[in-house]
Amino acid sequence: MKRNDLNDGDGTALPTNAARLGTRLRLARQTRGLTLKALADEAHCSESLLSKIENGKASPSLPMLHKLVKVLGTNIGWMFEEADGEEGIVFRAGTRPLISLDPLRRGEGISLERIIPYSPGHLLQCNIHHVEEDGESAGPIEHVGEEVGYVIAGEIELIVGDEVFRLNPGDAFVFKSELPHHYRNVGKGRASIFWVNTPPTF
Amino acid sequence: MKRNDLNDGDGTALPTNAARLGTRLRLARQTRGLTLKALADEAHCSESLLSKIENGKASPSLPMLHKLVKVLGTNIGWMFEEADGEEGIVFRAGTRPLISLDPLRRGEGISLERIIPYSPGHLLQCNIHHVEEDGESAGPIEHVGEEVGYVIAGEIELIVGDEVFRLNPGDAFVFKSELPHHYRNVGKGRASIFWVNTPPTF
DNA sequence: ACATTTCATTCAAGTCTCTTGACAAAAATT
DNA sequence: AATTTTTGTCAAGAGACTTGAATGAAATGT
Repeated sequence: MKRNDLNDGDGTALPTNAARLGTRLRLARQTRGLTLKALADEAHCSESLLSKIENGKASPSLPMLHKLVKVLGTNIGWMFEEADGEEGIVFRAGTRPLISLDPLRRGEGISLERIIPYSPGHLLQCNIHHVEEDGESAGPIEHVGEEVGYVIAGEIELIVGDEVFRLNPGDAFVFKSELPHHYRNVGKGRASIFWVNTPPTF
Repeated sequence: MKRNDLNDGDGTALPTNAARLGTRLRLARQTRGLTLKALADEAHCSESLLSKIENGKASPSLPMLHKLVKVLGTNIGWMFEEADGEEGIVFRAGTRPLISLDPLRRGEGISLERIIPYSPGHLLQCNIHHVEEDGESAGPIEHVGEEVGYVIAGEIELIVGDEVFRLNPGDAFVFKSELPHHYRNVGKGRASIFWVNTPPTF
């Protein structure tokens, strides 16, 4: 017997769950700017498999899924978190998930503290960027939208377009995402930036 | 002579303008979901040329540019419209305009520190809300969109829908703007909240 | 006028990303 | 234990974009 889609025992197709997981994985990957190959290499599996998983044509084994979320800097729970209304409003300091950008080639010494948990339907993205001493975001990225941020602590250098700014705690910035931008920690110790932007992938 | 980038007469590279135009063209194309080939077919030119233009490795002739914007449904002017970037990117602590809400009957003991200056075309609104001891925002407002905030200092009570939260520095929140919401300072001294929301109008 | 340079533009070949189908091996089901 | 499912790999392929060499037309210099 040949099938194009997963189903349960009694013949009813259930692309729903597999597809949903796949979609989330894809979004998580894309948000981090990874290609299938890049993720496959990090997670030690084949591109092919990832492609199938993301398209709901296969569902990862638990060990596999574990490797994936690890590389993506998420946790398995997140992938299944229900997206409906009853999501949290308040997220306490110290209880928010951290994802490290280091292994992902999107920046060195940078970790993101998720303020808005992953879930489709949000109009905003929001993270606290923690930048270790000498940490630096990877090459400029351009996408559609707008960004706004507030320096909570530390001293950072922000490059937007061809302008360079040195920012201290309390300073804020706004710019269109289509301007190439990146930043680096130029002070002593860790720097933190509260960062909000309109959705990266659209 | 071989070059990778455009330059002017005296040898200084000027990727800036060409690159900016390229970026806008790419954005316009992608926004419309066109591939290089699709656009090339419509505009009767080669994919190759488009690729180079978008990457700032060539700059279109005027007739060419005209064909492109025509297919893309824009006008040449838009391609060169100065990035609203000229309105400032960084806003230093202590230099930002303050607006008191009291005379507006929008709250007592509250003043807003504008991070994003008012100007149409912004996708985000952003202010720091300074709330004096015992200050309180006026009755719940509802609009369309989403809000996210971060408590910089002080202790506040946030009421969203029928839920009440007590927030301390470092805590963050997110909610849909259509939920009725307001807040009050419940600590000693002034409280400050970094607050971002999608524009209330539209 | 003529030679030279510059640069938009094309064609063809190459690269990169992702998808698909056939198969092996492991796991689950009967 | 035998059979069916299904993860996972490999290799081939399709699509989107990039790059380099070649062309030709305009601008520049002599």
